[in-house]
Amino acid sequence: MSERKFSKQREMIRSFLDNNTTHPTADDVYFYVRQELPNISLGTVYRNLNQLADEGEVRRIRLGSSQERFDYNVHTHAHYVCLECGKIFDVPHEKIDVSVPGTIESHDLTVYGHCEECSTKVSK
Amino acid sequence: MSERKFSKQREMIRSFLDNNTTHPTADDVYFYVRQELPNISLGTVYRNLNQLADEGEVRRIRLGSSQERFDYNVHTHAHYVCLECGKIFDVPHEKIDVSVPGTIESHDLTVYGHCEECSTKVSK
DNA sequence: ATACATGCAAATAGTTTGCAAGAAG
DNA sequence: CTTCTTGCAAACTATTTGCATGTAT
Repeated sequence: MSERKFSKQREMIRSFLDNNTTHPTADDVYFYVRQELPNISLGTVYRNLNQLADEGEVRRIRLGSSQERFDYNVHTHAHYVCLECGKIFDVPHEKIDVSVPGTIESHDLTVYGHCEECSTKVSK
Repeated sequence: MSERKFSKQREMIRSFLDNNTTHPTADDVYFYVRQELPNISLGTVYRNLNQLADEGEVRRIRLGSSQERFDYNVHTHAHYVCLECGKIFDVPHEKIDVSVPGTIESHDLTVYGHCEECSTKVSK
């Protein structure tokens, strides 16, 4: 059961995520898609984002804040968050080397620091 | 300004966290402390946890769910979360090796999988 | 026709905050 | 006394859900 049907709402959401590397929040998606589909509701955005995440088409990430963000890049990668400007960068990383009491299915790595732009700008 | 004053509420919270490796949520703390101080309010628990976290005495962690958890172990370590039983393990790990576009202040690493107990239990 | 998807509004979960009263220094 | 802390309740933020209607197949 649960055959997927086409909807222009979902298409717009997907295409926004696809052309976007900013790790948007549900609200970001909502405000963008509203430009094209002014009647879309936040509930619909959430429903679709959750659906896409459950199917593995987008990755749900949480970078310390209380809001979730969505990332169309599902390849293994870490996130680098600038503590000053809040910008989020995708960074590749080597294989993680931890010994855990069980199997490893996935992992999340977030690194915090001051990005180059902010460091040079602020250097007193 | 902002001289800290003693309060039994804060002491109880601190001692619960100190004797505990379960990475409790604010609610966990609340229910525990209520056994001793039945009139404590959730707001007080949150205020104290945030205070302790801001001072670096506890570490605020977010393990995929929407709830924050608090960890009295502020040494560098990763978390291993069992996808079946939800148990959380502290795991030590080697130096993280990522190249990021800026300085590194801290990082969070969470690994997901099936813990030994669950893997053996479920092996059909 | 049938089932999935939508918009809207109300509901829920987690956390924060204003305020008057209480305790610490 | 003065300042910090508390309990309580209301407020707020992010997300989910029920329901009647709309749309894809």
